[in-house]
Amino acid sequence: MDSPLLPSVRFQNCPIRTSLGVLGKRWTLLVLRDIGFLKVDRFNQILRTLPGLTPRVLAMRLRELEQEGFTKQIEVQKTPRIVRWGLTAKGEDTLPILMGLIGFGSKWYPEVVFADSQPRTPEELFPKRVKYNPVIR
Amino acid sequence: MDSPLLPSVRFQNCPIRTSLGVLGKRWTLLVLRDIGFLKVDRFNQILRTLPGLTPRVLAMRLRELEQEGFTKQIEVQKTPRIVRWGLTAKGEDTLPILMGLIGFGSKWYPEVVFADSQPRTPEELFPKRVKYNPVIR
DNA sequence: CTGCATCCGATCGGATACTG
DNA sequence: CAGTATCCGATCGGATGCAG
Repeated sequence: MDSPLLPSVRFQNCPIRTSLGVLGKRWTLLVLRDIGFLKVDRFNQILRTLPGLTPRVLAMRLRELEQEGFTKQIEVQKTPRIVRWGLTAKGEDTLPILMGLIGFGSKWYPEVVFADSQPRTPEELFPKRVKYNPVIR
Repeated sequence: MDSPLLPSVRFQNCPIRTSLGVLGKRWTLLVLRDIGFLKVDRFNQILRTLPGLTPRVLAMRLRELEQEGFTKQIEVQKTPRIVRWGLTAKGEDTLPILMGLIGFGSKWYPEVVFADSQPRTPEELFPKRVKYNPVIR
């Protein structure tokens, strides 16, 4: 018989459900991917990297993410108007979750993700540079 | 200037987007939580742990999860009919992602998640038992 | 009882056009 | 370039029904 995996402290509300209240909406994690990983940080750039996403929904998601403290405007300019988006500390903390999704997709959907259809581990995809200089970004 | 974090092998399609095609639907990750962590593995039990989820949507999600190879029926009985659900290896591989969400919620929504409103780390929540017997489940 | 199916109103997301 | 406005279809949530 399997038994539930219980935390040392009781949850008053489920942290998964709580997190998904914000992160669980359609496009939200992909917008964070753009800003956090790809450094695609402007409105129309994000639209271009996410075919199917429309301006209305992107504006909604960016507003929610900013209100919830995941993102912030890091540069604003007018004529021409330019807004760039960046992650807050809270937003950065979603990147391990995104990494989990990268690992999962690379293992279980290799024929979709890779041209050679070979599954790969996170370590293969993002090798640690331990010699001379460990700086990655 | 930040530069994008690139994998050692080019992605033909984004593994995050690919993974979310299945995992990104409403309720899906919470159903996996029930089966994988809580061992709540029967239809009406799952319904009870997830207020707001209706039989119609749960049936849809269970069908999708089974078709996509995340879950399987591990026990079937008739009169009374009983179906129990379990995770496949692929389903088990989503648990680290759920753990990421647990860690995120426990850090950033402590007043929702914990009665004492104190944020906690994954290590505090699931301390490693290193003495005598490291078996957790 | 349990595991669904059906119907329906509400909400959300998508397409397109438009504005500062 | 960064968003809004409007319209419409898809999906969701809620109630109810039903067979095994």
